[in-house]
Amino acid sequence: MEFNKIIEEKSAKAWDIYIPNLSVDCVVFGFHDVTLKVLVTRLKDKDLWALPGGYVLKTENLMEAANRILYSRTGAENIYLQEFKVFSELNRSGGVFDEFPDTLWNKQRFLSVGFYALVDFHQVNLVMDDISDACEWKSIEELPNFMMDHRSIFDKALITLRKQLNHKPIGYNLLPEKFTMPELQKLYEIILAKKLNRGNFYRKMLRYDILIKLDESRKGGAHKAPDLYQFDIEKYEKALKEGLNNGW
Amino acid sequence: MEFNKIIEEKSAKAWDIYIPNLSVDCVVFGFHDVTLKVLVTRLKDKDLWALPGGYVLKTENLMEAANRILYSRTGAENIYLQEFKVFSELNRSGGVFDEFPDTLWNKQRFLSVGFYALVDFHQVNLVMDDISDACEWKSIEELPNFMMDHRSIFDKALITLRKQLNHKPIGYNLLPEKFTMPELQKLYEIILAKKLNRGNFYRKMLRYDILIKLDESRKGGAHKAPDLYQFDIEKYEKALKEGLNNGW
DNA sequence: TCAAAAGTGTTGGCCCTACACCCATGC
DNA sequence: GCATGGGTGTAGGGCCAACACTTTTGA
Repeated sequence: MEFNKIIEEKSAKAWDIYIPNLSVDCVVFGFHDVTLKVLVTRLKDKDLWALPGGYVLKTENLMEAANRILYSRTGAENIYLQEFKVFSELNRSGGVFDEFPDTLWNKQRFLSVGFYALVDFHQVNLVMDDISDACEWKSIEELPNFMMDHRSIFDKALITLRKQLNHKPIGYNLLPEKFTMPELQKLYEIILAKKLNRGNFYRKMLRYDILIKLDESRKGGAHKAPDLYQFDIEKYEKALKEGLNNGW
Repeated sequence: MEFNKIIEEKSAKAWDIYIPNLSVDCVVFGFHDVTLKVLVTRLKDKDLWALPGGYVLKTENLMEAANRILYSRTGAENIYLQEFKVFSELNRSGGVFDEFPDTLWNKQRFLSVGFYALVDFHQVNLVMDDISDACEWKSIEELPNFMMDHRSIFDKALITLRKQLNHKPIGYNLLPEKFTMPELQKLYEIILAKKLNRGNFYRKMLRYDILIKLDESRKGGAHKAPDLYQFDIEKYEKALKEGLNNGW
């Protein structure tokens, strides 16, 4: 079915079950191939991309809404979610739905609550829905053309991620259970958008005492096989409470 | 006029001009008398206190709404505002309006956007409105009995303030233009809820190079007159961008 | 055997803690 | 002058950047 038809059909039901004027948009981060990636979908018949989003049922809170929306996209439950900002500008939609009647659900003014999500790349199975014809991971270096204000939602998510790096279990949620020190460093470098000194990063991480060194190493790559680590999640959470670079 | 009458009268108009299901609540911090204080109002005829709040006009964004709400309470413009969380639980109101008809504006389910505000205590003139019979500063040590979930909104605001102490111009917005080092330290100690070493605080602040030492001191108190300082706001803002305790 | 990556050692500087000392002020 | 609080000195330790060295691996 074509885009317009579907939109109009969904509209009637939406008024009954969702809270009006309110939406949720998710910036889903995944780490793979030494690259930080974001989940994006393409609107059917359009060359416009969108962040996965949805609306809030009258019977659920925001976190439940975000979880439901992401589950329908990724098949993953218990995803790490963090609200970061409400986008409330008057003209957010930029006239995308001008051609539709005013009673269309989508044509309302929406205030959108932005969440960022951290997922283990390998645990996700992307799911298409009926208003999109693509659902993909894109490197944050090569983002597509976003609809509405989704580009600024993404930007704000990344800035927030950077600021919270010392206060939220970001490494734990983005990396697979076992990982190497260079992989962890690369993740930090991408989020912070700056190079870090290898030896110093190594020792700093060890000094935090939040990692468990495993009796294995990552074979197969060229050159020396790096040791594998996993987070000592209890110590990690405890350290994060104070902030990894304890300020005061 | 009594509380119930006023509420019902305002309800009809509210449906026309505000976005439904959405409210704004503000935790307004002020620093005075070596104490961190919060602005609270008391509901007419009830022994329940509330944070100043309001609704979002169909023609304004969230920041404009918060500014309008605070202006009507304090007469102050350009207040420093920071959104920190949306409160979206299903039973937030706790049945406060059970006795009213279902068409009452206030009886809707509300998701409330929490802002904290930082104001210079001396620049504020408290204003009562027609559903409150008191509007006061209360020390954060002696908070009154809050209605609904306002206590947890306050708690979250304070925690957020603490976390952002190194990233937002909190000192600048809470203190008067000129202040002494002990005053600044006291502010930090209250927000962090811990004692700090005097000499080390003093030098750490100076090392940040964000303060301008003035050629005056605070006379009148007993004992030695402390020097007065003011923020070098340009350097302060610049330092905050990296975080005062630069992490990486 | 060689290049490249991973792990470890080393050094000097800065900041942090803790505590001590002196100075200014009002009683 | 004395108590109190504000400004400054100092010694020891830890973290940090920068760089060098060693080890391990696949080609």
